[in-house]
Amino acid sequence: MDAIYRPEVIEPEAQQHWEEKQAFKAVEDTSKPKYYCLSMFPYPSGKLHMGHVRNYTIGDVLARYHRMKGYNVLQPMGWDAFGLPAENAAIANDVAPAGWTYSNIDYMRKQLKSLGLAIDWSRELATCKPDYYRWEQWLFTKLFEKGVIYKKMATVNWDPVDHTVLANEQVIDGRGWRSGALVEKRDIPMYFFRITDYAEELLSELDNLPGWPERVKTMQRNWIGKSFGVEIHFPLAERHEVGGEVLKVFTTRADTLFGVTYVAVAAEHPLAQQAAGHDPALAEFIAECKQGSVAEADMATMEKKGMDTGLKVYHPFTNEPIPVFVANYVLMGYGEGAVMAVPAHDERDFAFAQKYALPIKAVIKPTDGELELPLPAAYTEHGVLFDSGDFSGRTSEDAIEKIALVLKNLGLGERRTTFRLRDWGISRQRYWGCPIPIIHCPSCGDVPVPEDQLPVVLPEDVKIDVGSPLKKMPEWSNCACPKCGGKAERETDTMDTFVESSWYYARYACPDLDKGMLDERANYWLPVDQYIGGIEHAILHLLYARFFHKLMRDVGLVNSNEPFANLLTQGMVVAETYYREQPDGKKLWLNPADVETVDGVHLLKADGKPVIAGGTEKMSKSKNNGVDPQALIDKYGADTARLFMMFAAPPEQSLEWSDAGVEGAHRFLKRLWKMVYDHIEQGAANAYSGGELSDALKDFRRQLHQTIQKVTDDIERRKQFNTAIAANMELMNAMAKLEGEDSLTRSLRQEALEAIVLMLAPIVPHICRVLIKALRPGACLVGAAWPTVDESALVQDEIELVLQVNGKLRGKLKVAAAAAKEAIEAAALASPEVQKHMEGKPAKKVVVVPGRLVNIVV
RNA sequence: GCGAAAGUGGCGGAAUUGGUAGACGCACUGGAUUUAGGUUCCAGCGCCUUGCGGCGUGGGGGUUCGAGUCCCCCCUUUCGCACCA
Repeated sequence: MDAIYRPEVIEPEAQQHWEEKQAFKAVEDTSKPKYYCLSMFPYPSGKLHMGHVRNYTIGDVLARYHRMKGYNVLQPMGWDAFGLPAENAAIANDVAPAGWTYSNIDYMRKQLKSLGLAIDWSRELATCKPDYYRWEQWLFTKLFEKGVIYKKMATVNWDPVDHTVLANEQVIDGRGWRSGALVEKRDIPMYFFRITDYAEELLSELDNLPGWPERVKTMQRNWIGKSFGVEIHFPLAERHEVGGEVLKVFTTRADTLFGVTYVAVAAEHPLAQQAAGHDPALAEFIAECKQGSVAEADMATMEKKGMDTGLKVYHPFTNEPIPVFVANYVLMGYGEGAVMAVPAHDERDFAFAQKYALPIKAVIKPTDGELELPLPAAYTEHGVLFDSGDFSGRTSEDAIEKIALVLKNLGLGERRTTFRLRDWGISRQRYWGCPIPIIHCPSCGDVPVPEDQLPVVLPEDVKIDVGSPLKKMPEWSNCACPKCGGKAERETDTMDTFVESSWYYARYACPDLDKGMLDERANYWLPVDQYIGGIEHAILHLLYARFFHKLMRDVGLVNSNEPFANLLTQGMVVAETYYREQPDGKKLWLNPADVETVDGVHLLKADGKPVIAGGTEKMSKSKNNGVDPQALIDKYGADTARLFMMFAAPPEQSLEWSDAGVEGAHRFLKRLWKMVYDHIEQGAANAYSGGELSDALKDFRRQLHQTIQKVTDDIERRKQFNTAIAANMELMNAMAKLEGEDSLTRSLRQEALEAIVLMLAPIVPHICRVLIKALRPGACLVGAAWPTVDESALVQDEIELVLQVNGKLRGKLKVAAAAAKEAIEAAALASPEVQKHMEGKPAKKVVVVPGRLVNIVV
């Protein structure tokens, strides 16, 4: 064994060894429990960022730990290779998206390999390859035939100058990012997955996912948004007749029905369109509503505007006329595209009514009090009805039931359950994506591409400018109708990249299968036992993948209900930002790697002049605060990078980048190396296997086995690696204080060092591979077992209790582990520290918490 | 705007079930080693106080023998909002 720790030598050696031995190749084996460990696959953006390093290290620690525990482990890797950035890069650098993507994959694969991940690379896949997406297209055609996929109009962001559809991300302050033109809403036909058909199951199955973080489940529940309410019909004619025209609205607060003072409809609502026909001002307002992006955050924060249509609807009970407004905050895509407004009991309606001087009519008051009138703000709680005809005096809950019942009898409404969740539109007017396998035939309509004509291959040799090249390639889009053989055209839209990422986890089980999408191997490996990825995916990706799993189940491809048994949502990697004000007032962002801090002053290394700290933020290009993991790996090695990432914060929290912290991690590895080296230099030793121990050695051995117990629990149950590392550091500190070179002491040192090296092996595998070989000649890290706890070493005869007087710490007390409560109480009262702070007063109460403390109340 | 989290020393964080707040590490200070720098090792390190002791987990209130942890209100920050991935 070398005296000096040289990561630059041992890491490539270890990686080469693992690759040659195919050490992490996963083979289906029913004799062992399986463990499928999956980290979210990366988008091949160019090079790895710190978030990737963190994500894949967490996964690797869990994969390697379970391997040591005897599981048959699968840890695969692949590429989420379709997407918008490739098209942007293509325009910027005049290269084809495919070439750009493949070269990024090659570079990033090399980077991933330098991290020493225990990955089965033989299962690697890329979603942009036809052998992957052909099965997505195949499933699409099956689902289209089943009716799970359908076509309808949907609203998109339209750039009127570039004549392209914009992603929400490409709309900045209501303008197209390239053209700067004001964005408009435009309706175009799109394909949709009927995810709402699965809303109920997606909601209820969350209860069967104990391995998911509560907060993710809560977010998904709220996103699905099941609500119980009432559909209410407002007649358009004063004397309503059964079957007459009505305006339908949905509300969860039918109890406030008598407080309705107006109704509001979306700009696209037929009533609004009808009214605009003979009102130019209204037509202009409706046109204005068409401006701006379709993003909900924008819609919800914009100024609420409306205009009276002059039309009236009639209250279903009182028959009073109610004005119909067009409002920019009512969305056609939601429910009926119309809402009833109750200013007295809804904050948004209250603000709107004040702005347009509409009446505010209170009809709900608190159960145990009166309302302050006139209302200073909307009263949104449930309560008791008043001024509500026959329903006055009823509670909100009761009134909702009764009102629904009466409405039903009148034929003007009924109870309804709705979901906030909308169907998933997957059409994208982009090039770099999976082609939608539909052929448009003038006589047969939308015809799915027959199985024997799949895949519909995306041409890779293209020139990109504004808009998708597919729309300008008749040689690609012109084809024969599979049904009638007549002239037809291919769909030129591609699929949302979320579709590819919704089933890749299953394809890893059988990436080589060319006769189908999945085979029985998928049922061997699924569900994924541990899924790891960023918290930003808590809703969309995870919901779509859950949905897709159920779709695959319902066509017989998999036999489980949920794709991911356990989920770990990793926090972001953040770093300090630094900037300088430019003469034009703009900020010039400077990379933290180029800034040094001396006595609390931040200086640019290049010129030694100060820069301004802009706060800690997520590593990003825009703030130039990304730290390249490659520089870190080149300087210190992968083990230091891995250790720092795992030690600096628990995985679910955000992780703050720190140069000094990296130094500390590296120092620790050098210390570990030296400890093993110094021990081995003293000659071979066998791990402790019995014999009488002094109190000091007994204490040390107890600490060793307590540490094994804690680290096992930290990794397996708590998934908190920072405390697992800290416990090993504490054990090493204790060992450094252990003196003596007698064989008993040395045998304990041997036992402890072996355990420490094995416990750290999942985190820092390269160094531990060398150290375990040094400690146990002939040993091999791959296949080494996780250390076990010797229960007999944990036994303790005497324990220390904390003494409190009135809840304040006043002293400590050593008692026999088996001491009776009464004896502890007596000993505590007799202790001089306690006596002093009781000041002669009698004890009112004595609380004894076994094994913990005694609290004396005076 | 809506939904979900987070807030503890100079810094990252620990405290797992309501029971010793600050483990472990970084930074800093002092000492040893070294020609020096670096490295390594040892010791100290929440705030106030000479001391006894007091105060202290974003702010305010509450429950409890006992609250970082539970409850109510407020503030700040972060993530998501359906075409970024």
